[in-house]
Amino acid sequence: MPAKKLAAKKAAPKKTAAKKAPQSKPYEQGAWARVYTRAAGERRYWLLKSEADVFSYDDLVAAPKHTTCWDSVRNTGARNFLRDGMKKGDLCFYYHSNAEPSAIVGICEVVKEGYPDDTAFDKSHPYYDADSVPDTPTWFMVDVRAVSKLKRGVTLPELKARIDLANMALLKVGRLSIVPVTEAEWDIVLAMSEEH
DNA sequence: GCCAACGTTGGC
DNA sequence: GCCAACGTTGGC
Repeated sequence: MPAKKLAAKKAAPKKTAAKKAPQSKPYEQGAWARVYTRAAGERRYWLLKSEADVFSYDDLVAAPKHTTCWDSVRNTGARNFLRDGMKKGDLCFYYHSNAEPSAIVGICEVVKEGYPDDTAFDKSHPYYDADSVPDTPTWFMVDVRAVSKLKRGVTLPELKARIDLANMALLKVGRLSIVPVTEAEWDIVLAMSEEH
């Protein structure tokens, strides 16, 4: 599913009683612990997935100020990255999923850090979530701005063929719509986009 | 269109 | 708290 801007594919999940919004952070001891700590001023890297026919990199470039809110994420792992991991100035690869071929096509920058995703408060929105209320929001988003399009897209098969990218989160955890990227991985992919 | 991976839900 | 059923992502 697109991390974002889903037109109206499915009905909002029906919830009954109001549960407390989960705000615990067990992941800080988990596999992703490293992405939540950083040295002062350190820049971190991420990868955002979007289906090209839902919201492509060109759509981002065409948006006002080349900026959009990355809304509609409804997965707790991705939410944790949005709420607690991503900081202003971090850079993100823009990945077109479900494409032929799927590929990393551009770079964007976090320009606003995690804040409540108000699509979850909107009863008419396909991703409305009754459990998420303004006082204790469950879901978060960031704002990202287009930085540059890669000279050429770097496709999923190319990424998978690289031994030095074998541990890339994109390749190891398929379904997460937002994944961390290490600095080494970032540099490798950028170099690949410069080839040919 | 199929299905692997995996998160969420709900019965017990 | 276990776990089966179900839903979603996204590659193939």
